[in-house]
Amino acid sequence: MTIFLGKAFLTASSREERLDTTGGKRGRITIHDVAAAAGISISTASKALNDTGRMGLETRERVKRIAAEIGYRPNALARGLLSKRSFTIGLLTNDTYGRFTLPVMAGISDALVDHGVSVFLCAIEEDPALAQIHVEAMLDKQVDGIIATGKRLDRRLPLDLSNLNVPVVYAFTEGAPGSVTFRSDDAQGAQLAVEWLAKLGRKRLVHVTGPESFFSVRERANAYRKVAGGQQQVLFGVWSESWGHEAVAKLWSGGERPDGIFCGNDQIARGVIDALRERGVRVPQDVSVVGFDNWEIVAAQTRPPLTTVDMELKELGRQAGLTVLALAEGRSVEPGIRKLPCRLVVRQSCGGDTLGI
Amino acid sequence: MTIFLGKAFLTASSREERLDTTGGKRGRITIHDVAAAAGISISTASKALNDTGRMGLETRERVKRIAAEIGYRPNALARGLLSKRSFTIGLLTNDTYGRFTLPVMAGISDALVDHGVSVFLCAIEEDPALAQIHVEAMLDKQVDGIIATGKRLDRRLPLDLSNLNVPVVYAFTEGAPGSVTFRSDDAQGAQLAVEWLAKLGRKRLVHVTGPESFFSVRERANAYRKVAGGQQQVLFGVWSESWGHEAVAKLWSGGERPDGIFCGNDQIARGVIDALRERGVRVPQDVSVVGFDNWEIVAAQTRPPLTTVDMELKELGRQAGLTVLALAEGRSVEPGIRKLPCRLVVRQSCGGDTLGI
DNA sequence: TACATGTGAGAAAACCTTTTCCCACTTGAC
DNA sequence: GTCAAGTGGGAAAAGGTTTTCTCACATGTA
Repeated sequence: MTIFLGKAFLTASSREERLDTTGGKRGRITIHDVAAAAGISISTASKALNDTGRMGLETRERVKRIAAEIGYRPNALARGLLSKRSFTIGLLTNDTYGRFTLPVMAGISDALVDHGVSVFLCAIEEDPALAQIHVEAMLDKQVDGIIATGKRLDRRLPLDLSNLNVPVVYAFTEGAPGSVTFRSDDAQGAQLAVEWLAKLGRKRLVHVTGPESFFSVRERANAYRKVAGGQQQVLFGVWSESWGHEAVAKLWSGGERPDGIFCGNDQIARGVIDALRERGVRVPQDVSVVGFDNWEIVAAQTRPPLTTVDMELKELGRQAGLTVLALAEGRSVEPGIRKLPCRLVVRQSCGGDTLGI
Repeated sequence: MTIFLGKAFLTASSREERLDTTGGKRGRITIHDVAAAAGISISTASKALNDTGRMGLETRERVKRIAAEIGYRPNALARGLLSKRSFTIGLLTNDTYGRFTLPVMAGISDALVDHGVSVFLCAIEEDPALAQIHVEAMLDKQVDGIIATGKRLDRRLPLDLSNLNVPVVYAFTEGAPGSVTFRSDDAQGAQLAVEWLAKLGRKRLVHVTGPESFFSVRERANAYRKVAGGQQQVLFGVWSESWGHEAVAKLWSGGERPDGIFCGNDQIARGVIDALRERGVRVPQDVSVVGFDNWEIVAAQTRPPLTTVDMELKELGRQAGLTVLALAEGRSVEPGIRKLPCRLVVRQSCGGDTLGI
């Protein structure tokens, strides 16, 4: 088989003149080569390979076999020029750190690789000019669609994507009106956490979370209040370990001490757990702690490992990918905000981890 | 200006028939539209826009102005078909977590965006079949080159890239023989760390690091031994905080206690610092600690914030990007391994942070 | 025998650019 | 008045693929 791949074969083909002009770059095998090798026209070759048109079954099979033998792969650029589909999408993100983008990207890629779609990743910080350049580069390359993702549900990317002539889907960032937006169901996630604490018999709960200016913080806090009952306490702060420490200091300095702490993210939870340990408070025997995010690098390294809420970002990416694909193919999609359920990941910071959920 | 963008303009253009066939998707503005609007041929339009050919300066300017007015952008697919350049490269990685890939990606993108190059990101876990699919998809899309990156200097990606007919550059992963490979200079990084400890007057040093099976671990350890002097101690372990704890327990259980600890990565350093604090050993007053990686999320959250070695991955990405571009343009590049220098990031875990380096 | 129908396959247009040639015209020199 | 040289611009091919149309031939029917 491999013998056909050599120069000898190509030179013998009908396109021998091409080899002379391509210079250094080894000329790729085109459908002309397939046609020549099979002794048919390129139209017939094309139809054989794409299972279209009319022809003898035997011819079709033979062409396919020969194409495989000589290692023919269609040129996506040429195909895209005609079909108006590039099998390419763009992923735009302002999440430099990749905390959210990477799982989303993995999901998109996972969903689309089977459809032959590749993904341009563009990290655009907060720079509108840079964003503009990247978007234009993607449009020039005829992307079939764009997925915009960010690090915050209630902020937009620093540019307007609403008037592009390609479909745009938003994931984990605020979308334009009338668009499709995927996000995690933070209220349901909070509910999972609180119900788990309740199930373990915790009665005196506190919610230690990030800045109230974040939409998801408010949403989680509201859900927490609703599920836990009115008398429960919420402490707003910042997204850092040190705020976790501080919050524990505050809580243990007076008033009734909690036996269950629901934290707004894993870093806060880690600060809380470290502070509790330093005070000699045992986790999970004396106090149960739940985090939010399931950021492995934090959650798995806390002592004890952290029970936390996973936002299923990969699944979110998968759905966003399938949706943008559907739109690119002209299938219509109901606009609106889709909230995807979170999942509780049980480790050891609450106890109950031997219950088998 | 915007008035020209409407359907009215396009319909009036010489290509009005196209609108009927494109159906839902709004037809893009092509060079035909520019030519029609300027009352010239498409060849002239092309030459005007690309500053090639011969024509009156006034004509050239007018064409450019009109093109800008109606918002013409050349179709990169069509251009690529002819020029054999797609202005697209692929980034292949097996670093699911993105710890190393994201900074490298940022550097590549940063270096290439000015050249109009976009980057396909393909995360291929350790799955050779998946890797193969991704590479073929990229080749079909005529990428101008591929950058392979990983999470470990001494491991290859699970597929062979050496016989592709596009240039391949390796970054932070082991490359094929005869290829160009970029990596950090771990020995020099270790030297920076040790010299800093020495400069601060630390005499009794220990190196607490990861598994000896890692090439970079051995390289750092060797450099450490060479710079610190022969009598110094090296503890090999794993890449985790708990190993940092364990190491401190070992060191403080007998023998001479160190006053300077150089850790193999930031997570170990964090474990070390936490363990020291728990023992009442003051950092940096009693012991100086240096990390490796400058992983912000870890280094900035330790108490005190961690002085650590940064591998300059972004710069590494930048150079890899420029190199693959050079190869794609046919410029020849000296093969071999290029070691890029590391940089010491001074925070507070060693003291000396007020020295202003 | 004449005609409709069906079958296999090829020619050519189309997608959008760039580039190579070539043509028509002007200018200047002899 | 003829010729050479220079100038502005257009026609057409090329790049690789898909799709539409057309053609030649074989088969079946009246």
